Amino acid sequence: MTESGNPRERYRRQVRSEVKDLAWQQIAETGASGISLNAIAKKMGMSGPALYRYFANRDELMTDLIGDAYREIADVVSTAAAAEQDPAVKPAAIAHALRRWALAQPHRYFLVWGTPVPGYAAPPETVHSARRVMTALLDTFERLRASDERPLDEHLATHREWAGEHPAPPSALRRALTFWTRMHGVISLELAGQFTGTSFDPEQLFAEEVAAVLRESER
Amino acid sequence: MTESGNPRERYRRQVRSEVKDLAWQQIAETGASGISLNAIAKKMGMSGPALYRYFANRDELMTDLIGDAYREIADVVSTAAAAEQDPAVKPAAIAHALRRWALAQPHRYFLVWGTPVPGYAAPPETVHSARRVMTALLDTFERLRASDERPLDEHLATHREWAGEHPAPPSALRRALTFWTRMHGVISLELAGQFTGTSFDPEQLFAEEVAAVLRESER
DNA sequence: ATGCAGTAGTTAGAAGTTATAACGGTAATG
DNA sequence: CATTACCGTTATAACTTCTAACTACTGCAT
Repeated sequence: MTESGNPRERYRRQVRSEVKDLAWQQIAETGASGISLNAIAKKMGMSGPALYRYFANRDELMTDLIGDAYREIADVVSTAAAAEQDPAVKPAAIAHALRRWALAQPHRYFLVWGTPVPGYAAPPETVHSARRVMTALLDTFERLRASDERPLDEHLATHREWAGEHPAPPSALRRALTFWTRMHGVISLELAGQFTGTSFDPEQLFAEEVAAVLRESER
Repeated sequence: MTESGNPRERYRRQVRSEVKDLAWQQIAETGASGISLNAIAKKMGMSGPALYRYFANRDELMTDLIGDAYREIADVVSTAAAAEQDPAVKPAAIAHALRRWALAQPHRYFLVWGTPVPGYAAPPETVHSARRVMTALLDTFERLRASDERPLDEHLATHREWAGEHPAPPSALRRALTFWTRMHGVISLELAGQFTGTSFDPEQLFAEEVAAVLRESER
């Protein structure tokens, strides 16, 4: 499906993808703010303004990168969820898949869930990826009965439109949400290097957090 | 103590502080990457290169800002901890004080615990502020007996050099750590706008997370 | 095959940015 | 009072994004 279209369009897609590859490379070196259309163009053997035939401006490139990264996250989460059969193990499978991906692609992770950069953030199709992630989590916790009710459940019972038409009970919404925020808490601090200078293993901290959410479900 | 020194030094400090004020202002508008020494100089009524008498380069300014922000965080946390007497309420007091500050100063928060920007991050005195935060948390959880032991405790028992000479037991280290990562998980996603488009109240999610850590301590 | 339209690339240039260099004036100090 | 250290200035180099104007190629229809 990605190779349809006349040769011109195909070439166009090819160039765009090459630009994005180089952009990721540059992001890895200098961070998102250090990305330069000009430098990318030079590396591709053409003059600066040529790239403006492919991306209206820097922001459009960034937006595209964010969209791609978010799609990758959604893929990682949903394939991890699909791969694990045992409902009780699914959360851990998802969590570790996400962390593994994040450690391998820290910049992609931060582009999606890190500090928002004014100008380039939240492309429209992003909501679709976000929903895919949330759906995977809701599917997962829907199958695990909550070990108890929490005050938050009541609130979520009447504020659940973000879950779409998903039939998961409030307690599952709650655990999906806290599962997300807890994973993010550890992963983002780890990626940001906030644990450097400490000797403990972030993975063990992460595992404890996963276990903590699991404890909120019946076993 | 901040007003010591000869008039020259005082003037110098005054200018530096004015530069930083304008820098924060600019960060609030255009984000950390959009900060410009040139623009700041113009706003102060002087020519661009003049500022280089006060900051060697952009990175040094950024580094200074990060250091200040981290100090503010440490202040917020430790004063909140000192203000609340009841040990059982202290964690909540700290948490809500931190969240309140973060909501009021999102850019400062992100500069400290957000996406690391290659070049300007982790000034040396930052470790001091980090330790102040950690100490406040350890003091807090040291006074609350853990409701049970977790596998992570064992690991932390032998990897606790980041806690300095603090006498808190491993279970307190564990709760301090997860308290931090959980607060950060909710706060950073909220500040990043990841909850926009949802109608639930982030504060209630945050409160639930605080309660969750409290549940890991005896009441 | 011919001709036309759309696309892709080029250079030139405006308006920014960081940062250095070289030069003046000023202010505190010996 | 003279010297030294500091502060601010302009000029410049090397970047950046992005627009404008022009050229050349490619593919399609007649």
